[in-house]
Amino acid sequence: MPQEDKTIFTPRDEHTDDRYDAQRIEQKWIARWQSDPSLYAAEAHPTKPKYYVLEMLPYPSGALHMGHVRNYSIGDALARYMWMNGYNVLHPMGWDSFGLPAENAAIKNNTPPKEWTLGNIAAMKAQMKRLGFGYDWSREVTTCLPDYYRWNQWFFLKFYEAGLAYRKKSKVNWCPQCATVLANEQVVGGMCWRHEDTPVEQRELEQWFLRITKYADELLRDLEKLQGWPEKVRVMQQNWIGRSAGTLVDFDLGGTVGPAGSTITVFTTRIDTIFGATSVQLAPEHPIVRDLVVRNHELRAQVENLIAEQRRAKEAGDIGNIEKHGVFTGRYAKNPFTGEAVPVWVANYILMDYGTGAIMSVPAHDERDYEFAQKYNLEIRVVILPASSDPEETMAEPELPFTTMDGILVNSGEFSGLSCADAIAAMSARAAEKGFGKATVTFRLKDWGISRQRYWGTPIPMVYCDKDGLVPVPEKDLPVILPDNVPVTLAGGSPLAGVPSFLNTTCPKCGGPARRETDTMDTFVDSSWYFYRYTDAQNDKAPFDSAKAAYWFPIDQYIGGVEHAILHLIYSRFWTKFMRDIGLVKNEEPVARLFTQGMVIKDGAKMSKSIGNIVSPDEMVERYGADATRLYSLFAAPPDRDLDWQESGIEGIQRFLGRVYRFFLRNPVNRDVNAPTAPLSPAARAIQRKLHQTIKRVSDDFQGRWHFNTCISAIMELVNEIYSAEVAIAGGQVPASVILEAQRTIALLLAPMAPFFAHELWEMTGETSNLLKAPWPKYDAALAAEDEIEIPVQINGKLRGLVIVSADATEDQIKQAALADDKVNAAIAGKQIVKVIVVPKKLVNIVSR
RNA sequence: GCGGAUAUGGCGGAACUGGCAGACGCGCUAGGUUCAGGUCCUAGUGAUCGCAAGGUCGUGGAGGUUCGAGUCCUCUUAUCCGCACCA
Repeated sequence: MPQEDKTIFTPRDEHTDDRYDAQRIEQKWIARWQSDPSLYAAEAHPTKPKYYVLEMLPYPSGALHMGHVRNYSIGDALARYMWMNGYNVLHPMGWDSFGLPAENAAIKNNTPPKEWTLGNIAAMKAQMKRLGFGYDWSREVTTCLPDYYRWNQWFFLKFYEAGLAYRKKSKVNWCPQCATVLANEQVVGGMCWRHEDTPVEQRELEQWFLRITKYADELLRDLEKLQGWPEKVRVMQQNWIGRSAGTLVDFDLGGTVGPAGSTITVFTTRIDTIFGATSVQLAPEHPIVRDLVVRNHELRAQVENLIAEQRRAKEAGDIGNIEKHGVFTGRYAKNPFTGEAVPVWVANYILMDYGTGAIMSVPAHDERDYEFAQKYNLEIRVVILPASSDPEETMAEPELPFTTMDGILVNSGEFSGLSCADAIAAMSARAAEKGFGKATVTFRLKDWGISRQRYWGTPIPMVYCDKDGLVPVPEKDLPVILPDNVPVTLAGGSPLAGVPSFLNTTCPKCGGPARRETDTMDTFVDSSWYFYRYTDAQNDKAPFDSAKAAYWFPIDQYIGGVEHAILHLIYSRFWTKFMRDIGLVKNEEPVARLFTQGMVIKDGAKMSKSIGNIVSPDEMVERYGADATRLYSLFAAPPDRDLDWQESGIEGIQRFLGRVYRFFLRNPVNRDVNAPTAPLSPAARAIQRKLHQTIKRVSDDFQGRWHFNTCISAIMELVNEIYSAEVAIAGGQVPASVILEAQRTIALLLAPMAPFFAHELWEMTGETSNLLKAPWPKYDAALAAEDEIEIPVQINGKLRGLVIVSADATEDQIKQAALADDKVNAAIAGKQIVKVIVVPKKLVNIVSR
């Protein structure tokens, strides 16, 4: 760069403010957008293809955190990109606003949950507007308001009618901190999902359940269809559903035992090993155990002990490592295949809530059974020979256990000689034929317990009448309103039970006195269908209009954290399948494509109050502006990876925005310029070329990988290119039309990611049209093409030279150019050329000896 | 134990179909501008040997395929995440 030109770069006049002032620009556009509430509204009668982009709705905790900002920045960028590409975009937002934190806050601050929640919503909505997210607020959904939760109640009634909502007394998960029941999905490693250090207790309670297990097979099978979902999430759901095909087999105890019966039904996936079953193991809580030990005090005490051990291990989240321990009941049960009586044990590692709570123990072919048999000296009998082994050698010195499926049966009566797979089929069939067993499928997935002994949730619309028993609230009486002014404590028991005006009602059937159900629904009910409500948020006749849902669904792109991979996303899928069955929707799945963004971390750790590494979005917006905050959250890492927040990084973004801004200020253009007639100067051509290359790169990233970090890099490169041509620009070598195109394109490319700034730039180019709906720039391959390209020349794979050839040079021309290069010649002097590989437009490799 | 992912400069990351490793940003160094300072502009910045020209090494590790490997194959290590005596 010539010395005399350097003043160009600092055209500072003390009286001219060429500083990029984010606050001024952003406030200006907020005011404008505020005056046009329909700006982001989805079209009611569209003539365009639809696109439904959705970010998971937040819990209104009081303030947005950086994870939200990242989530919404991704979604907003996508929504804006789709708007610019002519789609009818649905981009709504709402509030998952029931839940325990509101009650905790109520206790702490003596503020009613409703007040606290609605205040938080107002504050967070203001933050979202300040950040410039483009939501259709006319469709806002607030789940804690009766116009929404009445439809939770309506759905509950539909489930009830269909026999899919039922009440059952059972062992349930209880969090003492929350003072309520938790669903299985809300127990993480034996701990409460909200209280990571609080072990979940088991309590026997009468609860409402939704029969999600009815859809277990379909939920599993349809994971196949979800090719737009991350593999990880599909695998997690698959594991959660935990389908296991096996056989139920009855072991007869011989004679009457007690109320629980006289047979033990075991579940096994390996019936082929049943000739090696040398004992039966029962879960300590198996009902038949009581009958077996009832007469023996000592045994009873030992079983109690096993129950306690198991419970302790479960609560410590350590059931997987429990030291195996059991007691012999003194009883024997008949193996129906061999006819022999095998001892019946009770063992602490057998789980009552999986399978039947009873197993046949095959020490030779199961690691756990082997370990147990060794400890208690139980018989170990080999009945499978691994296919790859030498039979005699193996039988002489077996290295047990053989758990392989790839083997053949031995010592198994008429089934000997069969492969494991064939034996499973044959033996299951035999069991069914003889009536002592049958093939079956078990799932790890359990029905969804939705009762919560809490106040701040949807009242369950059921009534208990002394005369008529359980009576559903009629549809016409919905909503059952959650009363205000309810004293909230964590004392246990449902707070609503202490509100006589709520509790006492009349029976819808007989008109006599009755009591309402006082438990409320799990908040995951709210989020299981909220996205349908967005399609018809004002409807007071139905949760939504089927035709509207049919237009918008499935969600084209759903974006949120992976922590919902099981809970929310499995419940929503279940809900959709139920809605399909009652004719409300046509889609089989709610979400076509799912994106799980990474966490925002700081100094290598998740942001948390206790570590003190929280970065507040408000502070970032105040210091750097919303655009810089959003842009940095897209730039610092690809969206699916964790993002380590670095303040110096966002400063770099701010610098970049300043550079762009000054380029616009320094080069005001006349919009009415004509295209130049003369050929472009090399400098102008370079800008134009880079411009079109950038359009391609940014467009490709938006359509494919969503690597917004590389989109932004590409735009930075473009701006750097323009800066390096600044002398030529100042010297008039770049026609105004090229500068104008560059400026317009930069505004358009930045529009999805930095909306305030892009709108300001757009206006600076003299545009008055709405940037939100301005057409996305078109890439012109001819303009992006290079005239000349640099071809690396390798000798034996090592870089030895560079040649410049015309972009359309033939293979032979490239080869000749490479062989004519001085450095190359020096390097191959005295050597024999074996062959020359020319990859057009890429490189030359000379193989020599 | 099972399953999923990740590993590239001082840092965040790029290299999408095998073809110049380290784009872009941060940080750092030097020069300039402004100057109270921040700002702003320019140049440099993987390691290493060399005064230089230039060379050598280099994408967690070990092998392999190939003219050519961060990218493909085999094995392996570490870290993160999910599930877990699931019978």
